[in-house]
Amino acid sequence: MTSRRHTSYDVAKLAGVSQSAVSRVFSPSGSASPEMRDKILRAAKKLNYKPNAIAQSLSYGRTRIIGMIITHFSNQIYPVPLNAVTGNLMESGESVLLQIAEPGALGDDAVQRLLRYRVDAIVCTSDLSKQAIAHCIAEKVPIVLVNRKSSSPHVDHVVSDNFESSQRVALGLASSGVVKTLFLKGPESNWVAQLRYKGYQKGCREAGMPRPLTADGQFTYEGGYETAMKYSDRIGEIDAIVSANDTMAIGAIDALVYEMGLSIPGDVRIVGHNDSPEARLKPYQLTTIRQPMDAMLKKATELALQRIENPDLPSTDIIMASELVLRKSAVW
Amino acid sequence: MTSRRHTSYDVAKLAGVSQSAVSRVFSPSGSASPEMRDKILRAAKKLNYKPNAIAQSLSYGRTRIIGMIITHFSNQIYPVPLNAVTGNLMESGESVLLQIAEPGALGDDAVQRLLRYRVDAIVCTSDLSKQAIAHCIAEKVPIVLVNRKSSSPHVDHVVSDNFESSQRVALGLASSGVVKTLFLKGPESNWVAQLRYKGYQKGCREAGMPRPLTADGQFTYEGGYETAMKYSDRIGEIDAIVSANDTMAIGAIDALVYEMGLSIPGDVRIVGHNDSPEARLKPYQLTTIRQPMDAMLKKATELALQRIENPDLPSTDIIMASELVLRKSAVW
DNA sequence: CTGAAAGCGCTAACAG
DNA sequence: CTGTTAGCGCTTTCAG
Repeated sequence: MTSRRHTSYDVAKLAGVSQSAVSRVFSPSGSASPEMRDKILRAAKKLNYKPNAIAQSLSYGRTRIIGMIITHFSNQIYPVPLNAVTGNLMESGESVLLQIAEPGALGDDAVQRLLRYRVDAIVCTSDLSKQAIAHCIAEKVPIVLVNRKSSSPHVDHVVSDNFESSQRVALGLASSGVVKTLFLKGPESNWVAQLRYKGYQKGCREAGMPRPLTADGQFTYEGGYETAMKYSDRIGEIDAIVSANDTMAIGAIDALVYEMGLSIPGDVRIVGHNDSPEARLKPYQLTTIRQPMDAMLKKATELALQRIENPDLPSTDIIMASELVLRKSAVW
Repeated sequence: MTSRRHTSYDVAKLAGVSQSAVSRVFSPSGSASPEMRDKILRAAKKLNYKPNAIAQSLSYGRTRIIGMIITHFSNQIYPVPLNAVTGNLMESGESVLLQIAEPGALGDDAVQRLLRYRVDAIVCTSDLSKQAIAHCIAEKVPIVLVNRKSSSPHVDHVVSDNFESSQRVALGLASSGVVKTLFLKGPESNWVAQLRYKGYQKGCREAGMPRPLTADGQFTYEGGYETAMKYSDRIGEIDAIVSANDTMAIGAIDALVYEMGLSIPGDVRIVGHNDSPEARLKPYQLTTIRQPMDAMLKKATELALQRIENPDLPSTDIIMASELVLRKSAVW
């Protein structure tokens, strides 16, 4: 068991050739005669040699690593992005260096760490300060924001039509006779949460509904549950509850059905956002808005890879359409 | 906007010192006079200089990157590991290079990729071939397996007491008068799933219960749902359903309650495994087994970091106790 | 097509 | 304490 990590020099010696020959054989653009290639590959196999990606990176100037920053939300959101991103990237030979950001906070530290590792690009679903973004731009590291917005040019964006889809929810509910509604907001600092709220308000106005009651549920189950409990005396006046995410909606349903004995959609209609796994469970059958997260993140990585090749591309903003998933909790 | 990436040489020149002085100031063990340190830090700040981690890695022989391989299961499992691992590692200044393995398949490719990036250690929750493990050992990359088993020495393991906890479920159910049960198995190839099955069987034997009926639910909601439907005519004979994970248990409940009109635990008791987020929802109130996943993964990263420092440590197998979470679906 | 040699940006002896 | 020098393992001119 020799077990030292073998280098291209070891392979070269074993094959009786120069080190640069080995390098060429292992590089896509490298040219080598068939015999040479054969000899080298044989030697490499014998030593179980694979080029050291770190050394390659240093020399080549690209790491083939994509940095990804995700927000650790109510642990429902990111399995999807992770699969989409890693799946898509592995096909093109990139790896993912992962950073997790806390919900409220900015992902600035994460950016710093990724920058130190010279990732080729950053895909981010977390809030970032202008300054962090400026650093990326200064170091010419492409950055694409998913469901976030920055005013900087040079930054690509992929978002879903959060505003419009929430607006459509209001119109839909109105069309089914709903008048008085309660909107469960997400955190003030969350861009998506705000858009959904604004969009819903606008929809209410357009539909001639009264301004919705509003409560802050912080995107959590407890937030939804407790808000519903708090409104228990006024619940008779409310025709529907719309929630900025499914988790709060589920919390509200649990309170309404299991604590207050109400029935859904009979007594109250409920609409969520995100189409989380729970939404389709029999006891909930939650009508919700599905963002094409998978497609969004595929697109985001595509943009990133593209901009690595061609840094001067004009920056792109992509808006992808969400889909209404009508289930039993509210129909129109 | 100069925007080239600055190196320690740029800082050195600006500060009028040697490059190695810069290196020292940025290394924890480096010694430098206060004035020098000050001068250099000032220059570094001006250029927004941070050492290039890739170059550091190449030179230092350690990347400060931990490879992590997780299985993309029914998207419920890994938010926890990710937080535990990344949280723990970031404190010690390591980053996580992430690989996602498909449920059935081996994580061998993932290992290869991580090895090429010279990760300092690998934490893996996926199945691996002997050969992949051998490669890690040959390259002296510590590897710790979470809820998996390998016969190789030099490999650390962190597992929960899957066998015993399932065994205790049988004993508990028996103590509450349950006799005839159905066990929802996970995939044949899954080590944890098998242990839970075997443990449960053993428990049944010890408790004097008849051998449980068995069905394969593949760890999915549909698997649980359809199995329950399939047994609908014989459901009267069954006192309890035990499932190797919560997802299948939830599927079964949905079939029993919403399709067959049964009540739980009145007509059938249900026990799951994992304490997934859904388990605590009002309509389910699922009695389940909670593995201390967070603690397990913290321990796993600790072992990994430890073995990086001291490669010749004897290999460690840690078994962590699971916790019974009694909810309404089955009580004893 | 092939080998020699100069970096990539940093760390780590080694002398002063 | 500080500067000089030699690598880390690879890619890439540049000659042969």
